[in-house]
Amino acid sequence: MNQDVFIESKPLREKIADIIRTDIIKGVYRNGERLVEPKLAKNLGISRTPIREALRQLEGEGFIEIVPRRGAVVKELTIKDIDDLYAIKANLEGLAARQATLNLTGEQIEILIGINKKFRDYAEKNPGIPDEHHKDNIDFHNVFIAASGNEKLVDILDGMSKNFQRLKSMLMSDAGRAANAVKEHKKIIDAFISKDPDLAEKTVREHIISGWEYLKQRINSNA
Amino acid sequence: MNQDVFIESKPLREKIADIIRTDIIKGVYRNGERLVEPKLAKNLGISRTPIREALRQLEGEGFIEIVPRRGAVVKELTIKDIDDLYAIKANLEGLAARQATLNLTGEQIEILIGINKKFRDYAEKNPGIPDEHHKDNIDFHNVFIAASGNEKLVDILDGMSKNFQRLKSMLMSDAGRAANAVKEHKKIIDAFISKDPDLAEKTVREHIISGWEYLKQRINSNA
DNA sequence: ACACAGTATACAGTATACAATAAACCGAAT
DNA sequence: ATTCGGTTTATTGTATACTGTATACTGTGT
Repeated sequence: MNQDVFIESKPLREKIADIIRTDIIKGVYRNGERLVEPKLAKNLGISRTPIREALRQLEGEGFIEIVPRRGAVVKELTIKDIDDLYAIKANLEGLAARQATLNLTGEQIEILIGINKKFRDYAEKNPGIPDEHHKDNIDFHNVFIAASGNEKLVDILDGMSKNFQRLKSMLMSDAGRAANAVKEHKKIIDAFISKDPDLAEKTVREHIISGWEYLKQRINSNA
Repeated sequence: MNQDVFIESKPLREKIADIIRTDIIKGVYRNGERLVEPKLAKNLGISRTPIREALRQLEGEGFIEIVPRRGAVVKELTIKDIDDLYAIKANLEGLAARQATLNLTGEQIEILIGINKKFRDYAEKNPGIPDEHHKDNIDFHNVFIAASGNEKLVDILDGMSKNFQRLKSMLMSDAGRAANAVKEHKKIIDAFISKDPDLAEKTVREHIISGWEYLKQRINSNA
């Protein structure tokens, strides 16, 4: 249980937050499970203080809930929650695309095209192994999110992405979805090329919603 | 300096966070000013631990910046920052309006109409005193934000509103703007009545952007 | 057998003490 | 006079100790 706590030089509380967050994402702790400070402190071999600060941070990120005098519990992530989060994500990434449209250089658009090509090739050859195109997908989105020039937006979306990682176990996007994603990415690129902010926003928004609809359908059929 | 610390039964750290946040909003601390833990602890008559936790929370809310081994400083809020924040706010409230459109009951729409009427009457009579219509304005927005049914969205917008309070000193919206706001609110209500999500989103978004444009112009002309 | 009260215990909330580090200051050497 | 290096000091990071409260448990009375 005693994981490598002393990794780098960033504050202990950050490392602890990372460890606990990862454990929540990996499902080490179940929904509603109590995170008891002395217990965590003992397991990680440190004192309670950094634990407490890490827990506050995780509360802010929405992973746990802290009840006064009762302590921290892992927050459940319901389908409704994810629905709500995806609606926000779709809108905000749409905004990012809108703001990025006028900023994107030809070079950056070339990068987008390149990523999407790689994405397509990989998905065709390795339909079963999603990890690699998953990363490409994230890269693709990050390009125009960064190009929006809106730092607050980048921060918010970055924070949200941690939450979506909690779904990663279910996120086994198969080739069918990947093929769609490639098509939708192409539409997005076209919107960027034609410098049409409205269209860029619309296509990105629809792309994200469509990804979630697909995923939700799979979750429901598995349940 | 020693304000009323012992107000209610919520954890000290919350009360401390409230106090410091209010002070930042009120401008007691200047941009870039260091918030030294022992000093705060002494002034508030408590130990450092709750102070530290309050500071972490305020960092998450974007009011301060904590540099490792250097401590906390009040984060500057530049025009660019506010620009970015307003773009996000406009987008998210637009989303709220969209989602609210199908949920809003006739009764709730009546409430919106009522608030806007009160807003109009008050603005006509008391053009100089903005506090009251400011509150009405917030109420108006909160109605459809809550009606969106998207709790995460409510949380995010609530958190952002604290940041916008930092602008409140400049937010002396005069009658000219209030008259415009009334008109725009009416458009929003009409969109709700006609159950048109796209239009609701669009009108709300434009309403917020327009408010910010007006405010920004005033800030620039004052500077 | 059940309900209630009293007690014990486990835990979060808070305070304080100690260690580590970075910035400021001072002095010496060039 | 200026720069480099060492020393001091201010301040954060971490650990531990103490306090108050909520919950669980146990026993007693009905």
